[in-house]
Amino acid sequence: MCKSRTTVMRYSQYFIPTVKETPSDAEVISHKLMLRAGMIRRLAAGIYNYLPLGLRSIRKVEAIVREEMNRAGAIEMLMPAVQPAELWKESGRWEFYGKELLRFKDRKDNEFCMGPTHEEVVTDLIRKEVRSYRQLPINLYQIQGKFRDEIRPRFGLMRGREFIMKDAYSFDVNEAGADVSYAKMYKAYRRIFERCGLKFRAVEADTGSIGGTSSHEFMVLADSGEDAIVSCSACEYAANMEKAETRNAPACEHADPRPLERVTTPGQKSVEEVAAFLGVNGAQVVKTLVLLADGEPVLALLRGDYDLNEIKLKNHLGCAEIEMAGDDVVQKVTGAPSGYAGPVGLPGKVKVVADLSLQGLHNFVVGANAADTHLKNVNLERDFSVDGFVDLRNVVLGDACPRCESGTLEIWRGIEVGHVFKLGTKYSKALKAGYLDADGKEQIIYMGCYGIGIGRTVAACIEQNHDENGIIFPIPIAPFQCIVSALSAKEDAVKETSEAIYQELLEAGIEVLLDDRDERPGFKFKDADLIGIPLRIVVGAKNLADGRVELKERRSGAVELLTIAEAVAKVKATVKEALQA
RNA sequence: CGGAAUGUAGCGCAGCCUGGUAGCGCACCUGCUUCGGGAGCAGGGGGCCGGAGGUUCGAAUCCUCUCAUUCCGACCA
Repeated sequence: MCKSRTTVMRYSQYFIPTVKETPSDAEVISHKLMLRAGMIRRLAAGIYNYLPLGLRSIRKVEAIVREEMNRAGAIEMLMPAVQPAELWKESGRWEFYGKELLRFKDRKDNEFCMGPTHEEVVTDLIRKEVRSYRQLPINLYQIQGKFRDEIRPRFGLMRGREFIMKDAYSFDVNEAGADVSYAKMYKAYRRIFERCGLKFRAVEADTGSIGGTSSHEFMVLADSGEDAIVSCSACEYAANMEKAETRNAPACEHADPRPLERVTTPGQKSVEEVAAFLGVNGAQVVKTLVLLADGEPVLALLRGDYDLNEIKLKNHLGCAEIEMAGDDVVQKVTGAPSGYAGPVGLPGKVKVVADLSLQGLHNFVVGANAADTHLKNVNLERDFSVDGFVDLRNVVLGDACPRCESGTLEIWRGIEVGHVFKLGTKYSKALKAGYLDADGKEQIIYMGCYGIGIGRTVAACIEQNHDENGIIFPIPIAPFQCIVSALSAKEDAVKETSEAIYQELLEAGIEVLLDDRDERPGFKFKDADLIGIPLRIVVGAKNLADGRVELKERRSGAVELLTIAEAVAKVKATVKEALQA
């Protein structure tokens, strides 16, 4: 047994700076507990030190990820964090990616960025090295630090700017091959998150700035999750809110169009205010949102009780950036202050896109493009026309499932811990990554990419596994599997016995932390609970007089008085069982 | 980027309005007692009051600028 190894597993020699008080800037439970348990410390906004305990859990997740990636045939490598701008310009993302991409120059004034992801780098590598179909398929991955200059980092490791990510990239000769690679990764991801002991769902997702043709997100279910996810009550359909669709039932009313009416609505701007003022419900008010799509004004029409899904609009328009227009633009486009925009009698030519829910809607209310004025009994075609009907809204609880007849949609909160994409040829085309097929003909490579947030997975795990006393780690990703608390560490019998148990567990390959500190029992118990070690053996003078020690399970709180041999055997058995993959 | 707030000991905060000796709790150090769920008493160390400029006899406190952080919104694997 290596001496140095045993030394650092003594609490008195180790570094676990726990704190009793909750730091004021932590909001979500995982952030609070990771700070309190001495797992992480903040260095700058969204940038953290990983302290020994936190690092151990991260390494556990990494190890599981490695095993499953290797099992799925992926090959580990390591790419640089700093990337040259020219590659990003070649793929077109230097312009597209936005401020999230941290850019800087070297001493020679050449442009670089901190890599937020590595499609460009890996594709560049492959295009230089792969010539023949015989070299494909291949799937390369790395576990590496990334940087994204998030607008608003928060929640500790959940949304940091610097973070550890596993990213894998598959290269295939054609789409069918890419589908196989994708399916392998999907399956590996399920195994990874199952082994981490997480409750999760795989959902259909938008491809965002990574691009590509289709994707799934792996979402850990947690009320504190930043993402809304949608699932069907009856079938397997699950998607994130950005992507989720519904079967839009046509509005059933066949009301005759009533004459258009202009009404004064002083100070009534929001849908709620207008609806209440006019005595109609929100569904009868159509809201007109003025947006800027790559700087061009666009009007989006939605039923008042629905929310705009900007991703859907962005995808429909095929633009890079979309944002709500400021008051000055609203004034210019509609001729009225914001709050009174409408599609009828617009002063100039502007693109108008309507949500599907407007089809078949009659006699609704819209802004009149004049201050303090709305129009009642507005009807499509008669009063205005649109440039198309598109699904533009977020689904709501109870909407009809788009895939089956009977189901309705349910909404959950989730934390995105993994994301798999079919990229198609987006990057291989842009960077000209091709190969020669069996006929000697030039072909383009089909790609996929697959990410897992390592730190985020640990944080998500804590969101799902904690109580009022602290973290409750599942054994597979616990920083230590067992803690031996030597109460009254000064007494020889206690000291010797706890040492013996510690050594025996170490030799059995158990990751054990010996709490040999000269502290009061309550203090040690509180720390042990806080840092979430799944199993605890307490060696105290009283029980030891009967030749017994106490074995306590962190999660259930179940306590057993056992002989030393029994306790050791039980710890071994419990850990072994938990690690069975 | 829009709105709001906060920077005072390692952490959590008071003091600021009404300018005049920089304080409390936790943590830390020493001693004694205590010892199965974050002990008690006594003593002690630790501060350029985020930074720069200004007003004033005198600024943690008032004014201006700046930097940082946090919250709400928008945005985002």
